Amino acid sequence: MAISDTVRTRFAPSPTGYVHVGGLRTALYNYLFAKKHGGKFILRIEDTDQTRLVPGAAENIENVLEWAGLIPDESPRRGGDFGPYTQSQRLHLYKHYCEQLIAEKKAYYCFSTPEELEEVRKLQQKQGLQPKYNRKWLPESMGGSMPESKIKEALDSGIPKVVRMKVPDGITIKVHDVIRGTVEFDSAVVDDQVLLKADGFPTYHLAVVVDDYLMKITHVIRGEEWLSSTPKHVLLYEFFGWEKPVYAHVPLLLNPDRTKLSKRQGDVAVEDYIKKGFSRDALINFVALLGWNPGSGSEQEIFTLEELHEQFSLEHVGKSGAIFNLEKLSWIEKEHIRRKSDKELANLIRPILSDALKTRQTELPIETIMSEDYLIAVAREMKERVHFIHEFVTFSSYFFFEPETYEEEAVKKRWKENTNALLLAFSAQLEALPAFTASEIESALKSFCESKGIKTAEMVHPIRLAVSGASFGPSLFHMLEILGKDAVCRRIKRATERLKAEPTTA
RNA sequence: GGCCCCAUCGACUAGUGGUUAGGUCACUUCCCUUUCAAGGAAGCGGGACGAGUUCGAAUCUCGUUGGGGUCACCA
Repeated sequence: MAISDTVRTRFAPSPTGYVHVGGLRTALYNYLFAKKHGGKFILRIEDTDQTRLVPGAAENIENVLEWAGLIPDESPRRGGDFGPYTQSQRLHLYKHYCEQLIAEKKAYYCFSTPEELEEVRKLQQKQGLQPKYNRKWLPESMGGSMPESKIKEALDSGIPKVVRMKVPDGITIKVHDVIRGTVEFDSAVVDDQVLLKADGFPTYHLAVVVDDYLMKITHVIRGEEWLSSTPKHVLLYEFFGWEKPVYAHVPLLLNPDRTKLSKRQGDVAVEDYIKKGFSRDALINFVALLGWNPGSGSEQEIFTLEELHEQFSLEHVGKSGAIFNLEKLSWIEKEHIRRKSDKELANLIRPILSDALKTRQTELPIETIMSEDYLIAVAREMKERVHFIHEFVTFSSYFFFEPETYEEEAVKKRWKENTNALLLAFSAQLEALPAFTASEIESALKSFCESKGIKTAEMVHPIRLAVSGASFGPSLFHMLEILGKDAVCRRIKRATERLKAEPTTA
């Protein structure tokens, strides 16, 4: 295991559609491990199943990785010295190595039809046996019962054939895994796996070994579902006489009922979470923590990608599956928002607002609400109250749009007989304020309430309702300052008109 | 079913023979507060079970149970 070269890891998905969040985590761990050791992170597309190809899926995978900030050093799009990085473009290589195996009597041709194999399998299952290839076509020269002449005959006739690896009998295959230790398999439980399919494409097992070798992959970090087929891969490395990579099988991501995370029980595609408004920072942070922790002494929960680089280590990856918990993800999202500067947030809000303005009219000057100063002010007031960036525009829409409705319950509770009159009277005082700042507004309200002999709460709540339509939100006086005198007075007037008929319940 | 993996609060986890078993999310209560948050304080709640090793086990061993993965010309 003397790996003297630089660390090279890879993410090797098949292009069958979306990117699974479990896949994102696998990609992340590979990326982090490579970066941590000054190595390279490679993306390889495993499109050896012609029947499952989804157009555009490979492109999509690379887009999602880029969205996540996990930029591969080598990939189909970016190229590299070990390409091509798409397996369907490497068919000649698999064929070449397969022929080598046949010549060395480590693999053999098999002409059994899929129907025939299915029948054998059924029979074995009926008898309570492990379904396995019956070695019908294993040549006599390799310890089987098929005469060489028959094989030659079949070969010459051109009937469809596959190539199978010959698993040695009676040996123990050891898989060394940095997460799980040494796992042993009896070769009797390993099937003579098909290496090359009838259509000339390799199976995963051949392709992964050949490519990992040729691409000089040093560490194979992948999902636990691969652990039980790893002995096949180990055997192939031994057949070829190649140095094996270091294996690390990471635990699975689970549904709330502890079954493997699946589409049925919620969203599994990274794209789904992007659509919901989750940021790359939060998703990466969350997924990193599902199965990994910074180790004893550290209680850090919020990480940037850069911090993960520095701290990641395979030693702190756990062994048991982890449930994908939306609540914690949401909390992490919120924490990441809080850690951003107001200016950063302003720049994130602007496109969302711009989008909203396409379908919604605003009574405020567009130059004002789209300005950096305005958005920074909104960000400052709202950053501790939102869970998603888009909530700056939806949750606190009153910063950008006049309220159309007023919370019914709150109006019932806060609107009294004299509320409209008081509001109008105070509004007139606001008009006259020389400086429309939070502190000026606050002292104006205090003295106003004193002069009227009422509690400030009797004004504070109605004003908030009149201006925002909501019973909750940021500091009232700061909110008013941001909105500006014109908008505030206009909205107060509008509210008194609209809520005129309501005071009976008070 | 065979083989393999796994097992600490509801969830994510720290812990590697001696700890009052710690933290975070969620939940509850209190404080702060014009609201909502945020913040502060507290609470709730845990080593699947049974043996063994040991002066001493969440930590080591074995068994049981439970969960998961895998048994394709899919990855």
